[in-house]
Amino acid sequence: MTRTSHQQPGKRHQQPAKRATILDVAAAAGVSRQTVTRAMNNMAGISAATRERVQGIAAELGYSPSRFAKGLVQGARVSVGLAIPDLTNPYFPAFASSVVEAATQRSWNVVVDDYGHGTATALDAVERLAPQVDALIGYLGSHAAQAQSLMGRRPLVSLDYPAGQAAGRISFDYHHAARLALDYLVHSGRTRIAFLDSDQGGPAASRGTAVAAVADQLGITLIRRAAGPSAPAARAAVLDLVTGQDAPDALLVFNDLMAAGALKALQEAGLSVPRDCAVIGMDGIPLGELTSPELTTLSLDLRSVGRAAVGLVEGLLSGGVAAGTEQSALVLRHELVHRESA
Amino acid sequence: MTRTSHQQPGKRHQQPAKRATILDVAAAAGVSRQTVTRAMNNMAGISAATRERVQGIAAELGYSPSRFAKGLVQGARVSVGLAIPDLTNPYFPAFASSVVEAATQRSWNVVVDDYGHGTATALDAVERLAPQVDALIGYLGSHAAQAQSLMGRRPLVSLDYPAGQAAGRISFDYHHAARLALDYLVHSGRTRIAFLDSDQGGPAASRGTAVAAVADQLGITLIRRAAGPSAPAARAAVLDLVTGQDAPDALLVFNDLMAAGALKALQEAGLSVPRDCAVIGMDGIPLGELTSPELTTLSLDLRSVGRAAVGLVEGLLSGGVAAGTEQSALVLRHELVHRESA
DNA sequence: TACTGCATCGTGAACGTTCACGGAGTTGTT
DNA sequence: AACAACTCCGTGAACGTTCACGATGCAGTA
Repeated sequence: MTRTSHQQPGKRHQQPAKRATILDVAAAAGVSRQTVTRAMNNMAGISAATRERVQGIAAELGYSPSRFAKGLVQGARVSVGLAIPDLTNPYFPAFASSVVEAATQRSWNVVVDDYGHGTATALDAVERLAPQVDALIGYLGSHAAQAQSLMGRRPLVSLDYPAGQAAGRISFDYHHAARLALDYLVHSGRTRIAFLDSDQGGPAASRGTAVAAVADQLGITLIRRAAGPSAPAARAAVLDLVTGQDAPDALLVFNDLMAAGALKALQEAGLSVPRDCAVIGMDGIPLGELTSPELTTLSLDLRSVGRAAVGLVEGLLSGGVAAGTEQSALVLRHELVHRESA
Repeated sequence: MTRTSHQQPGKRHQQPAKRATILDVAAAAGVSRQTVTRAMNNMAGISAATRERVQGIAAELGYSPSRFAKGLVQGARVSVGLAIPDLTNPYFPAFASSVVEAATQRSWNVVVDDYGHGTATALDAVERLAPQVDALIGYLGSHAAQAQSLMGRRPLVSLDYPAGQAAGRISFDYHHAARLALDYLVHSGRTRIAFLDSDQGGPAASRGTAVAAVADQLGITLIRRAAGPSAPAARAAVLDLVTGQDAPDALLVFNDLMAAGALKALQEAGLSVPRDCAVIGMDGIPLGELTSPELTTLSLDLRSVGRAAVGLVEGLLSGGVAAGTEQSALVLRHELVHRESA
């Protein structure tokens, strides 16, 4: 009358089928735990005959070892959380892809949480992720500090938000990016330059302020406009902007997705790009090569961003780089990729 | 002289900092394990004073509970693996997003593996994922059977590959899709219809054979062509196709990403879409609204695909639906979304 | 025979947490 | 004074696996 061998009768429809344990396999095979372990993990010290027999019985019982028990005794394999706002914005999968690649190389796991659905915030994602992972990478904006406290001493790499006491930080030199774009536009003879910002405040705001500051330095009176960070929202905003009086002859846009929407709007308004209005996007996602005209953009090497983030986590995890120091705060730069739209 | 309270001196640079355990916190606070548990999990039966004191000490020691020990005793929270070929193809993040959303609603975790890098195959991803998850969802193609054996009795939902003995299967009615597209093209007066296939064989081949079969039924002589499943590859192939003699006046394309490449090629060749050549894509990703002309496509409700996959996993996990039965094999249908390109 | 070596297998302990229970102290009621 | 009820806290046991070590049997060797 063993504990596992029968169900209480007449309970639910069909129980989640209490998983077979190593002891069940051992009993069924008439051997000990350790022998089952040896068989399952292809260890030495077991005859080929019993190995196959045990493996057969294990398969028959549908046994698969508990990752918890295994992790508990062996010391975990690293698993890193990835918190991103919106998988449907092509920027984030492009970034996620590079994180997954870098993580896979180290045989780490990546647990993804997308907090874009409903009214969820970055903090919700971190709360879900924190108990499950050894480290966290994410676009957390102003929640970075609270996120770090949820993670305790475990590494947290916060992107695009230079403030906050995250252990690791990766941010972007928006002054540099803005200078590249505005310099180019001015030298192309553009005089009425507009910046289409995202209306999500927080970390994003740094793009707007950087562009404004550089414009100031260059003596440009910048036309500013904001919209939701999606293509349709950008489309509507730009349509409104260019059909008004004093329409811009150049458009610098918060990100490539919105820039694609802007292209649509300009086309809809009967304007020719880049003749009537130049457009420069930001971030350099592959989408930019598929629009027409193809998108000139401030490009980021996204694969290097993912690599950097994972590398930072590795450094923090091993103690090689200390949290909150200069070593743990990376600043990456955009470069201007010339295509057709400017 | 407790075991955890000091490091062996003069070892590595700075050890991975043997994580503090609940006993360390208990000792430091002068209380028992259970009291620490009560403090950390905000349980009843503890005074506010000690709770805060213990929490403070825990934070100070950088203590965070082991997810393994917790999972072992509490019975795991479900975590499901997601194996996809390529996060940089916009189809997959769109799908992944819906899986993550459906999983989050059930407070499940999603562990993502992208096997597109290097020469990895779906099986590599499954091997990495299998020991870490309770269920698996993925585009596995012909590896579905081996994947199921790696997963043992745990639920496996295989997409877009109707054969194979995966516990759950979601496939698409490509005959229906092909009929929708070809019917429409024929009724629009198109006479030289081409199908641009992916050159990755396997499961994908079913699209090609379905289109060919329906074309046969309709008495159409189909022009067939294949290219790598990326925009640039499609672009090159289409450029070659339309500049040859007997150029098609309609193009049905394996997926939307390739269709976007096809649009580029047609534009490059000086052809007007849809006047000179109609283009119909497949899968209905958001990208289709950003090309110009906007892409007419055989659209799939991607959110419902993710929901279906997660729902299937839930059914299999609870025993509500039996593996390998009709109940566990879903077939979804595309619908034709008319935009500008056809 | 006795001992050594090897191949095969089994047994206690440990990993870090929660659960179920039990004990001590305080307050209130009769 | 006695008992109950409640608050707060601690102790064994259990979760499922691997690790370190010991036990057994058999072949070969002195």
